[in-house]
Amino acid sequence: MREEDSNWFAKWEDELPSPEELMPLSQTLITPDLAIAFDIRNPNSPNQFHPPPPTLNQNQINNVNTAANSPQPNSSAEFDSDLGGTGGNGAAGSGCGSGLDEPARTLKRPRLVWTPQLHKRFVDAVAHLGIKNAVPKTIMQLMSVDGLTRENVASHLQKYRLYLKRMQGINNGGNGGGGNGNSPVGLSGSGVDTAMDRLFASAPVPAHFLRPNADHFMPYPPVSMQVHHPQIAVQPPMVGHGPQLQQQFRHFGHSPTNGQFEHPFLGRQSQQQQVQRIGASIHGNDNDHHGMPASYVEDMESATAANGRKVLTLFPNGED
DNA sequence: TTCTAAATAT
DNA sequence: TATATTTAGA
Repeated sequence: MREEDSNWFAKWEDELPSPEELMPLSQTLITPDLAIAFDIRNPNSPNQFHPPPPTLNQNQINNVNTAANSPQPNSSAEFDSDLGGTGGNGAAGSGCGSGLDEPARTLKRPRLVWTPQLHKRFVDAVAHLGIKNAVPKTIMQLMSVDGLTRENVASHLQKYRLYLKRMQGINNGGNGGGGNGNSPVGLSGSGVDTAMDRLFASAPVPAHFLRPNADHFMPYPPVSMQVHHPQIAVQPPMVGHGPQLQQQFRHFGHSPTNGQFEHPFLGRQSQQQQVQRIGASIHGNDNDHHGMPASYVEDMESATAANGRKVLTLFPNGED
């Protein structure tokens, strides 16, 4: 009896995992998957990254990274290649530089840092869904970023809505109540400029987000929507006449009234005006790109359509 | 279950 | 203090 007990104990003890096999109490706050996703390097660990996780859209992340790494006049440049490595690690302290090879299951979810790249993805998702349908779960699914939770998105959405609300106030009342309603979304002159504001400003807020009755307009132009290079020819993807054209205007969120249409970034203008403004952006004749972030301009310049024309892809990183 | 606003934690 | 997470009520 007693001998059996001691045998059992010895056996049990023998089967205990070695210290190397034990999951450390302190773990990295950024999961390997997330680290891969956002190209976060841990200075403490020389580990190289593993191949990207299956669900992660690595191409899009890479695109985003490239855009962020090249110097831009845009304010987003200050976020630069720092893709969240700053704040993320501090919380748990105890920097146990665990050289884990297998995905470390974090005991507590790491504090997510919303980088401009991640936020842009968020905005793209919201824009794609339309404000009406943009709820955390759907947004999360559309973003398809490994490790991103519904709670993360819900929290961010909460802040983003507050931001939009504030921007609406600025655009409607606070800003002298301009009549054309095409002011690019930004904080210039508002006096509000927190880090969060800069983050939100780093991705363009589609103009129709700020319309009180935004659901009158269909969501965002689909990914496939492209505008040809203005210098050569601007052909918004509107074809046809009469009801057909109107339908398309509605579909793309454009207002067909008075021959003007609603550009997601530039607001309501005649096509001619938009041609000029976009053209100026491309050729560096304006600095703020009328609300379009530099990454978009860069995409505009780099993208080339099959027919050789340069194109502006409204969803440079989008899927569809 | 999920969303949202508010409270709480870091 | 700013921002992310958690909680609680709908």
